[in-house]
Amino acid sequence: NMLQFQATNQPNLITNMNARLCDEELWQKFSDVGTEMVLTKKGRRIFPGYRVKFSGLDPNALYNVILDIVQTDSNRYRFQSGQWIVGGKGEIPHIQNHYVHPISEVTGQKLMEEIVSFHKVKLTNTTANRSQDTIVLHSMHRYQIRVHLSRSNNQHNIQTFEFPQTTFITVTAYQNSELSQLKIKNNPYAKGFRADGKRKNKRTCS
Amino acid sequence: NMLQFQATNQPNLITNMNARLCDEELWQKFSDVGTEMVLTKKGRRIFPGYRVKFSGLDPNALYNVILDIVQTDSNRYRFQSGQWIVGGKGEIPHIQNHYVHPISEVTGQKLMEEIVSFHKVKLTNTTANRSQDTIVLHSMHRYQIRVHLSRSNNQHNIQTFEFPQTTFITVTAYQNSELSQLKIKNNPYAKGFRADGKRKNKRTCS
DNA sequence: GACCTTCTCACCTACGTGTTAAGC
DNA sequence: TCGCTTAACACGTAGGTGAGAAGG
Repeated sequence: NMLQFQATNQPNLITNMNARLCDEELWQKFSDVGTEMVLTKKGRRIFPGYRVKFSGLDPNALYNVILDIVQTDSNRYRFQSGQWIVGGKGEIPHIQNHYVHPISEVTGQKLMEEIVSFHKVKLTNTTANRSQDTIVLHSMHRYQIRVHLSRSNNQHNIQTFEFPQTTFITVTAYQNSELSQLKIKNNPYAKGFRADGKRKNKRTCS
Repeated sequence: NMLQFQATNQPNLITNMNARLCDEELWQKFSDVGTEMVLTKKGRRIFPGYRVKFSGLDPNALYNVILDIVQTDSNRYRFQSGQWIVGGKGEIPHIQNHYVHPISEVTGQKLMEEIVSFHKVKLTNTTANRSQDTIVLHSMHRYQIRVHLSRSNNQHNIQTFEFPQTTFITVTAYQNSELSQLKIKNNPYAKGFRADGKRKNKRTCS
């Protein structure tokens, strides 16, 4: 649980190892507005979905695929007057901040044939939930998603990839309405909140 | 696609390799009545669920896990006067009658830690659907489910397991009402048909 | 007519959404 | 009061049931 991943130079010139972020344009749209991810007790999915395509691997080698989420700085943030501003000193990172993709122990051959999806990863703000799929983060902090490829037989040979579009700030309720509208527009599960929706029994101020 | 699995002596005394059928009692209940499995165009799940726990494997070896469904005889069957009777000569078996579990290429260590579930397997009576999850069977024939463990590096080293409780006859609509009631009672997805159900708009003879 | 197959249906399970109101 | 968190909720997606009527 005390695994620490050290970002290495990328791409790896010796092996031509590379990773491509899927739905890059969508991630960029969110990033432009200021991505927020919701934390809940039971865990909330990442949206947009984090999916990666690998290339340039050794077809015969065995790989582990690991996702982790690290703080970009030591600040706490606050949404004020339509902007995210530093709001104090950040908390100490949680330990349970990484996820081993179940495809792990996979040959480079098979890995390169697939789009590796992390849709099962869930974000929470409580340590009570010890599920393997759950990553514990602090609310109102800024994070960067990373993905690591390690040789199964050599824990020290780790290749790290990070995409700046996948930076986000954690919240328990959306702060920026422009951001939440972007989620509603793009997430199929939020279709009920779209303008043309037929939502009944909308609770009004009583 | 022309894979043929030859049932070998079991259990394998050299390695102590073994497989246990989960929900054995439930399978037995169905078997006692006469298990039927529905075939549909899009594919129908197996119920009860076919789940297996392996033991006695080589922790370091790599295994493939394969399920197949083979005819128990060369007869066609018919349900008549509350009984299944031989009703003619059987069809020639289909080729697409096996399913490679996605866990395959897995170490014995990891495999033994898991209950291997085949809930994704679907049964159909049409060859039009070429999904990897779909097994093509003939309706009104009698079948036996089998599960095979093969060393990834040695296709000839195959261990086969079969449980007599998992024999069934294929149908397109249930023939034995005692059997369908057992399905309704035990399958959560059929809860709407239970006696205490609140089913509205039940279609009646018009 | 008898037998088997196909399609649609109401009804489930299971769970992913942002909102809202209440809680702290 | 203010800022943030929590739980309930309506509304989706996605897809697994057997019954019943219609088709062949």
